[in-house]
Amino acid sequence: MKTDELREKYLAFFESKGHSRQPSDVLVPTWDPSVLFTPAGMNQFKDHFLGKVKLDFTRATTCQKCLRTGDIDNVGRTAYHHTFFEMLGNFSFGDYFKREAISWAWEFLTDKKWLALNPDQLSVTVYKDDQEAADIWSDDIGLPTKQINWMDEDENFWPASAPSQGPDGVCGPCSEIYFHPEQGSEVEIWNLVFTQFNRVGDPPDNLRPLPSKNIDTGMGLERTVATLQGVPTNYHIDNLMPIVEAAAEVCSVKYELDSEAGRRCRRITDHVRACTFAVHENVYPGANKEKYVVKRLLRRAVLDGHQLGLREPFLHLLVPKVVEMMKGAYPELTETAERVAKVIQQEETNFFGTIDEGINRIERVFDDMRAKDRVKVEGDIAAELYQTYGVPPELFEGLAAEHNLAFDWDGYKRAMEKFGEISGKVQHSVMDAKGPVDSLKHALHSTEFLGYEATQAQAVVKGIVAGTAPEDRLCDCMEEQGHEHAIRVVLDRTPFYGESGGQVGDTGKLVGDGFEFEVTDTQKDGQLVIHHGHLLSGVMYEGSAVEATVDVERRDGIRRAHSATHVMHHALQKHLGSHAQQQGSKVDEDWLRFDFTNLSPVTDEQLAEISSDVAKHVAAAEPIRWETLPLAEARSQGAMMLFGEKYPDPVRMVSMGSVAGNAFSKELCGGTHLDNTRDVQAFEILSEEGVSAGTRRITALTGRRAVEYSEQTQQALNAAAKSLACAPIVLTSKVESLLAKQRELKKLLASGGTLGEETADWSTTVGDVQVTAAQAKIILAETAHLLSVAPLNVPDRVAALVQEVGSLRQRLEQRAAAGPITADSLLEQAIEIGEATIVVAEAPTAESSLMRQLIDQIRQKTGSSAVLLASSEGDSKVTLVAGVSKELQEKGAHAGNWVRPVAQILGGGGGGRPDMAQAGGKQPSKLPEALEVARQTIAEMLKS
RNA sequence: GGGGGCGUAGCUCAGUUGGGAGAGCAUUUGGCUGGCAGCCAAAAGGUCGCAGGUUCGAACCCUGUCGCCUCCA
Repeated sequence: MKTDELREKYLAFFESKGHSRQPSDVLVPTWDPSVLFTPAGMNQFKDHFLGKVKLDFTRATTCQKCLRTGDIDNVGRTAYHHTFFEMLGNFSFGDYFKREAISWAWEFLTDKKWLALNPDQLSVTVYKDDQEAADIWSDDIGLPTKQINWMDEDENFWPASAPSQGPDGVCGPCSEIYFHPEQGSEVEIWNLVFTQFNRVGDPPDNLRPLPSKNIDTGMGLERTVATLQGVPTNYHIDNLMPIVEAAAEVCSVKYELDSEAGRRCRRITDHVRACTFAVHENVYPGANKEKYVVKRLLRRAVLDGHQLGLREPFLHLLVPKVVEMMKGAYPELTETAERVAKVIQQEETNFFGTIDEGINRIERVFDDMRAKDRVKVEGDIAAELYQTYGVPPELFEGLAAEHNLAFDWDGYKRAMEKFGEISGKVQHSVMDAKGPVDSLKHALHSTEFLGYEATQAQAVVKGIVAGTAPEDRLCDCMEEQGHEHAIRVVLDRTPFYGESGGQVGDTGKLVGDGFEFEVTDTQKDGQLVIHHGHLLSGVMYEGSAVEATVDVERRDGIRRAHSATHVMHHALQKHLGSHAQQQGSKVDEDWLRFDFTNLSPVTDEQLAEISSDVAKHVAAAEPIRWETLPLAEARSQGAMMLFGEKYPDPVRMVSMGSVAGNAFSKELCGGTHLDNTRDVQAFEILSEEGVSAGTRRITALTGRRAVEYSEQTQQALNAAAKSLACAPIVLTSKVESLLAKQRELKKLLASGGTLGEETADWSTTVGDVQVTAAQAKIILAETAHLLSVAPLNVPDRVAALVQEVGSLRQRLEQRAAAGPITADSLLEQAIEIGEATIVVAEAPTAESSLMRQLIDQIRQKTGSSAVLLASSEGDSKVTLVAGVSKELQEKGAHAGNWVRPVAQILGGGGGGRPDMAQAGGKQPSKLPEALEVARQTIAEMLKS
């Protein structure tokens, strides 16, 4: 029987028994904070079991896609382990119970119409105290007692061992059904869970009957198919084998059941299937939580391929095969197949980029350990590797295991913790110590926040805290001014926004009778708003009435930045894809920083499009509204929910867009916003950079700061263009040719060439061509990239470059004027000592590399030679280069030793190898004397 | 916000205490071979990311900076 057939038959069977066929829940249930991935079929019915939701049906059946990582190490090694798998199940919510559950299970398994399994090949287990289930099996079904086995609570209770060890809550016995194939060992194919108790406290008498009893069953699809098809492992069933074979083909290995390569192919099969489904649901490989799981699975599979000899991305090639095999049950996969493959390929490429470095390091570590006879991989090495190359420790552990080495997890964790401290982890201060703020919290519970509507309000001082923890304390009054540390003030109500949701706290003033307090920052502690600042004048008492006034100008800047953040978030998703979700943000006065998911750097073109998209929304002057509504309703309206965020209920939803029901942006957000997008005024992206794997960061400006930045950009562009005497629009190409010219001249100078015809055209082009602000940005960015400098440093760099090219040309002209230096002209000054040709001469204006070339030429022209050339530059620098042919080296000459005493006369030093040495000095005036010493020295050397 | 790593020929990377910038693959040319594959020989190809500094001398040491990778928060 085919996999697709069994899935369909199961669902159809239970439909015929009055069950509602429900679709598989998502693999990554963002609605359920208690799990990262759906671990079992019952997950989507948690609320049904607990009676928390209104029941549209009391019987349901599903085929649920699941992912578990608990047995990840066994995947591929055993016949039945997966990370990703499908689970068939039927559920009763206070409807039928044991009798029906058992007899239907039996009917489905044995009836000719359904699976038609031989009853003699089946056996069951029951919980030791569950006489009821045992009776049903033997009396109703007629199963011989030898096919019924009694098991303990650690085997046949859910949760395992719950009666004696807990946890408290809903639990119950279960009954498992085993299949005994003709050959091979028994396989558990179905688990029937009878949730009938509520556990309260420890035994005895701690299991109270539930008024409403439930059924929760699970049949592993893959393993049941495997038994039906009589194959030795789940991976050989009809809808997995083709993937296994495709994996083998991609890896260019022959697939075998028992080979190492075979295990790797099965592991690749499992992991690529898991990754395909996860990425399909927009969970990209990343640094934490479920993203990290995906990354680990993916990298593990890639590592398997790597171990099989692959050196470039291959996993993504298997995605079409996965989709082909799974689309029967999950047709939606076809829609995203292309994107999924691309994402996987990206991450693969990333990993291959660092894997060789990482593996090299690991191999060296292993070699080292073998040399030192150690058997345990040290944790700090693993930590270092993880931090540098992103090699997951689990992978390291796996590799170590292959070399029969242990892995020091404790050491690893210690090293990571230590690293955390180094990289500036917040010191976990005395959180549990009862500070003055805690007593305030206890007394006041919360501060009423008025800041959405007002920036000024009357309030009463409820608490004054001075000093720093743990020596801080509550004060009745405050008269000291100019505190070193900020004083904290709590009011009963306030228009000040306390830092949260990435938005910085407000600043402003608290003015009361005879005193003035400056608020420099506002923080939140629970529901309490805390104003940090200093007393400027007078005396402030607890109980004083104050007028609290927020710095409106600053607040407006923050509002501009925050609203712009939402608009940009929308633009990012539009241009990069729906995966470009917020990972974190910081909103300050006309300044924002936004981290989001994206695997590769955002191109300049994309940034320009995003920028202009934001500008369009600003120009369109669209209204911004907010409302408070139940979380569920916000969700159904399509508000953007971020994973890992804890939302209160009800929530505040901020919508932007011209038509009420058709907002382009709906985000759950507690921040302060503009009333209309037009008030953003201006928007400029400052930078785009990587912050961690798969996460990019954009920094941007709004309002006046954006305008200023735009002006600076224009000015920088104009200034740079001016020093090149060109139109701004051609700056990039001008700089390109200027760089080429610089290179050309440097080469000429080094090779002894002469200044030829000018190739670059520096004549002025029309300077009046207008460039738009957007163009100016792009031109400047491109030029900055060319020069490897920050955009605003372009003018300085260009000016310096122009100057350098000028001076290079000048030096070439000087050399041309001095006349050419050739090997032949130098040889005319040669003297003979024995067989050897000795040249000691000045080579004015020649660079060291040119002198080396001349020496080489002389060496080629004469048999054995020793040459020492000198050139001076200005009146404070001399360069010497000496070369000695091989024959003379054998006779005792050494270029390094030759050049050293010469350089000392010139006030410098030098050295080098026997055949070639370089030196220099600072006193060109002593050159004649030095050259004389050079002649003597070489003569001495050759004499001995 | 902080930590680590990388940037050298078109590609993958070497470059030992600072002293003439290298290898393999790819490219071009020539040769061997009936042709291809292959082999042999030669050539071309580098602002050693960028800029300062230390030094007589920097790919190498120091500082800053640009870009990429990676981890922590």
